[in-house]
Parts: sequence; C-alpha cells; structure tokens
Amino acid sequence: MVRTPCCKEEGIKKGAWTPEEDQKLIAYLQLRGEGGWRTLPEKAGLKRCGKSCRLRWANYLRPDIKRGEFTPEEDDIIIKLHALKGNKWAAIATCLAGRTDNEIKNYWNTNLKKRLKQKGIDPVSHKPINSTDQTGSEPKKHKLGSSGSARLLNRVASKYSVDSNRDILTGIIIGNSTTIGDDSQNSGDVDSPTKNSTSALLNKMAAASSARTSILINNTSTSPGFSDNCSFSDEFFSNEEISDMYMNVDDVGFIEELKGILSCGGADAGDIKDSPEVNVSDEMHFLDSWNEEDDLDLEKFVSSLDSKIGVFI
DNA sequence: AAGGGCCTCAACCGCTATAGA
DNA sequence: CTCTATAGCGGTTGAGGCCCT
Repeated sequence: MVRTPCCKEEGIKKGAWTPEEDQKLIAYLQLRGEGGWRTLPEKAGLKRCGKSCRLRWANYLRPDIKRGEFTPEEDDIIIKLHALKGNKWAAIATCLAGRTDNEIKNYWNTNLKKRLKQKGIDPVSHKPINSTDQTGSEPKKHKLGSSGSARLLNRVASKYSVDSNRDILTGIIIGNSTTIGDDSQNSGDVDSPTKNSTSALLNKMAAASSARTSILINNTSTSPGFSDNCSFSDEFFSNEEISDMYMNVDDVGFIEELKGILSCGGADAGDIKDSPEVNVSDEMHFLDSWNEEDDLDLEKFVSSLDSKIGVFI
C-alpha cells in the first residue's frame, strides 16, 4: 500500500509536547471536537503532524483519562484479560475505564510481566514456568467433578490458549466473527467437507468464551477458572460458569445448540452440575493423546475432533 | 559529587483496517 | 473495483529521572 508519510514534512516538530502546545490542542478540540486530524495541526496553529496530535490527545490530554497508580483490582483485570486476549492492549483498555492502551501496555511491560515472572508464571502462557518447559507437555489431571462436556470445552480452550494457535482462539474469544473454517490462516484445507461441523463447535465454544469474558469482568474477584496466582487453572469454565453462560446469551436457538454441545449425552443445561458423564473415557483418551503431542497444531486437532463429533457430542 | 546503569513512560514508527471518492 | 486518506493498533525507541557504587 502506498502511503504518504505523515511526519516527514519539513518543519514538523517531534519529541515531547510543551504546555503551550497542549493548550492549543485542548482549546481546538474543545471548540471543534475530535476528528479531522490531518488538517487539525494547521488549524490549531501546531507544528505537529495529525497523528502526533491524535496520540497526544488519546493518551494524555483526554479529560476522561484516569491518572495515577493502578489499583490491585486493575492489576487483576489486566492479568486475566491478558491471559484471554494476549497483547490486545486496545481490547484490554476498553475494560478499564480511564486507562489507555498505551498506559496498560507500558504497565504490563514494566511491572506486571516482571511480577508474574517472580511468581514463577510465564507471562505469555500464564502457566507456571516449569510446566511450559521444552517438552511443552502439560501435567495430566482429570478433574472428576466436571461434566464431560465442560471438561472437553475446558481442555480445548486451555490447550489452544497457550500455543502458537493462541491468536486464532483469542481472536475468536474477543469477539471477532471470523470462523475457524473461514480463517485463511488455517492452511489451504478450507474446503474440507468435514470442517463445518467442527467450525460450528469451535465457534460456539468461542461464543461461550465471550460470555465467559463478561462474567470475568463483572465478577473479577471471584471468577472461577483462575487460580489465586492469576495463572490459568486446569479449567477455564466451571459448570457454574457454563450455566451462567446460558443466561448471558440472547439467542435462544444458539442456547439450545450450546446445550447440545455442552451437555455431553443430553443433560439439561440447568442441571449441568449433576449431568451424567457419558463417553467420558473415550473423550479423555482422545484428549490425552493430544496432550502428548509436541506440535500443537489447531488444524490437525480440528480434523481429529471432527471425527469425534458424533462420539462426544 | 560524579557517572554509569537501569527503569519508566510519552512519543514515534510501521503496519493494517476501513471509509469514501 | 481501485485508490487514497484517515484512524487505530502493537512494537519500539529514547529522554529523563532514579539508584547504586
């Protein structure tokens, strides 16, 4: 793409802003409102490029910006959202009133990342460092208290939140509507006739994950699925959360489909805590075989999962 | 007091996405 | 449909302050 460089013109000032420049920018924006950044500097009497003006306003001068130290609650939210979304600073910032993406990014890089490392937690995967070593294998634990469907959902989510396919999953989780089957990143095999059902599964899982995000944000201090040290626990979704998901999703048809996916053998969503475990040994065997894979490849996993759709769901 | 290293964070850079002509 | 301008994003840089020797 051919672009006109925005800051290469002669006479354009760079570097730290002076109080006088700030005043000019504030005065202009209070009068005219935001927008028209390209022509703003000339109109406002500033020798800056429009982009610089926009950033100065967005990151520093905007009246709704909250300044000062981050609270422990904000720390908690950032860590949890980072675990879900990765380095999507703008997306994280939308959940923290008055904080900018730049501020959160800086705070993460200078404080939170170090703090997690000191606690022995990998700031990328949000797993204990000694569990993300060279082997890439995860400890095998089978939570007997989970329903089979919840476990399947949890383990798929857990698996793909930490490896090279993280972007695909987190992209879906944060609400991008791109489907797995449509995603051009997923090799040239998009025409596979078996892809659609798995895509539907993963998309529904992702929609459920979006519902979970709202639960997380609204209830950060007690959100299950995360341990106290802010790393992911073995399970992303508790049965209680999955029940909550049904109450957070508007589309009745979707809820019915989601129930089918999560209920593992036909248990009612409302009764999911007591749902019987059906096909659990097959499912566990299938997932364990994937846990032993060194190369975690989503495309490969999807193909395998597809063949099991009728078995597990 | 000096100066070297480290840390923080505002600002910049390069890129993609999107809207509109 | 193509091209261009603009907005927005994430990664990186560097000035200035702080701390330690």
